[in-house]
This record gives sequence, C-alpha cells and structure tokens, in this order.
Amino acid sequence: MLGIPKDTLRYYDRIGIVSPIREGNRYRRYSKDDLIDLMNIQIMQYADFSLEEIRGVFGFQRMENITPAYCEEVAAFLDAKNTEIRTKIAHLEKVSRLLHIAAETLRDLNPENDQRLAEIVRKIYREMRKNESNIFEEGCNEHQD
Amino acid sequence: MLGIPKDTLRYYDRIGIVSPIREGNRYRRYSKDDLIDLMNIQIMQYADFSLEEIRGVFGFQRMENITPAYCEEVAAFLDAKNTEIRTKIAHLEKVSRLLHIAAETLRDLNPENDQRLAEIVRKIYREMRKNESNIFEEGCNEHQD
DNA sequence: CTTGACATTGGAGCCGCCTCTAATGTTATG
DNA sequence: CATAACATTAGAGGCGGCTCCAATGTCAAG
Repeated sequence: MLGIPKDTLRYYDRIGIVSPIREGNRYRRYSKDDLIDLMNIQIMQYADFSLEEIRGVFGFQRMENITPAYCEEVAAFLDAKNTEIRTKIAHLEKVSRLLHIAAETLRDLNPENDQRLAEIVRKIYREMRKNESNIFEEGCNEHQD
Repeated sequence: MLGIPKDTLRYYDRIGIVSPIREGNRYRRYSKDDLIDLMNIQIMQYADFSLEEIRGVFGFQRMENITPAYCEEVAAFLDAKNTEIRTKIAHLEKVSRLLHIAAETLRDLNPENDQRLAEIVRKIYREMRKNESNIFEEGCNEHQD
C-alpha cells in the first residue's frame, strides 16, 4: 500500500520502529495506526531524519502525553533539525558556486577566472580546517592548480 | 600535513587514488604532486564528489592531454554535478519549510496552521511517489497527525 | 491431499569510506 | 645490541538502511 518493500517492513519490526501485532499464525498484521506511523516515517525520512531520530520521536509519542511541554520539546527538536538543514544548504550553496566558477574557468581560461577560482578554493580550504592547526603551510605553497 | 589519517592514506593507495612511490624499504613517500592530488581530493570531497568520481577525473588528468576538448568534458562533468547539487538544495529548502511549519504548528495549535501543515505534507507525499501508482488512497484518509 | 504462493526466521551481504587489529619489518636512539 | 617507535600487510569491523538467501511454516485453490 505505501510502496514499502516487505524486507523493509520486517527490518523496521526488528529494530522496533513499527511492530505490528501478530495473528495466531505469527503473521504480521498492520493496523491503521501502524500505517499512519509508516507514513510519518516516510515523511520524516524525506525530511532527512534517521531511523534513530524517528524512533526517538515515536517512542515518546506513543504514550498519550501530548502536553504543551511535550509539544515544545518536539518543536525544539524540529528547530534543531532545521538549523542543521540550513547549514547543509549553506554548504551546498558554496559548493555550487565553486563548481560554477570551476567550470567557467575551464571553459574560458584567463587570469581573472583563475584568480577567482584560486580565491574560492583557498577560502574553502581555510574554512574546511579552521579547527585544525595550520602545520601544512610549510611545503604546499606551490599549489597552483 | 593535510590532516589525513594514515589509515586513510593507505586506503587511498589500495584503491589506487593516490599511490606514492616507495623507498627501498617499501615505505610510502609522498611527492609534492601527491600532496597536490590529496588537496584536490579534499576539495572535491568537500564538493560532494565520491572517491569513484574523483578517481575518474584524476585518471584522465594524469595524462598530460590538457586539450580544450578535455577541458570541456570536465566542465560538463562539473555542470552535471552542479545540477545535482541544485536539486539537493531545492529538496532541502522544501524540508526546511516543512520543519518550520511543523514547529510553528506544534507551538501554536490552530486550524490555519494545521491546514498549512497538512497541505505541505500532502504535497510532499504526492511528489515523493509521483512515479508509483496511488493504490494507497483507500484506507489512509484518517491521516490526521 | 498436493501444490503453489504466500509467510516466517536468522543470518549474510552490500554500499562508501574509513578505522582498527594483529603479525611482522625497519629505523633511530641510548 | 636492545628497545621503542615507527612502517608494512591482509583482513575484519562499523556505520545506516536496506536487500537477499535458505530453510521452514501456513494457507487457499483445485
């Protein structure tokens, strides 16, 4: 119904994310609530949550304690995730600019493009390792790609 | 020097991505060119390239055939990657909006927010499965999260 | 009652990218 | 020349999320 392969359903059961009841013959029987859970899982996966995170949310939600405090807690969780997503977007934006300039430079070789590419590469390199010591400054200044 | 763990360097050697020459005692000796390769690898990894893709690029580049045609080929490769990145960004933008609205809805429960959230979830659900049949319309219309 | 199509299980394998271990070899230092 | 601190290797393990397999159990149709 949801397009989830059977092996995946069994996997979810195994790791305790969606555990349908069993009939007398040990066959899994998915209730409406299970289906809703599975749909929520699909949405949360789309939204970049790991199964671990999803399990965390569901673990709490299954108790019927839908208090304002709980809502706030979940909202804070979502906000944190959103911050993470925004960081990823910022990273990808930088990468996109880098690729654009790199392609441009390859297509139209001139000092100005070279300059811009070298600049952006240096910037990225610096920020890639802003938490490390800069030991590497010694033997690498012939980096003239 | 570059902050790359030794195990990683050995791994790169094994998979043939950066293979330094060996001294008489079989110890790896990294030349300046190797260092430059490694820096380029770091940049390309930052830019979301897999080692497989990186190997592809390097395999060609090591021959000295830096013809315009080759430049164009690499540029096209970068463009393709950029398109991919832009797709990812678009996806994450959608997710970010979803998370924002979800958090808002949790914090301020009212029909209007509910409405917007349901709307966006439905939209995502539809586009998540635009290539599948919609068999699932039958038993799931009580999805009132 | 047989057959075929389902279900069940534990366990292995896959992907990319490391990361670690154990057994062994080489080098610098005291 | 002993010892410590490096290097080497093959091979295994780990992550997350499946995916597949073989051996077995259950059920509906003919």
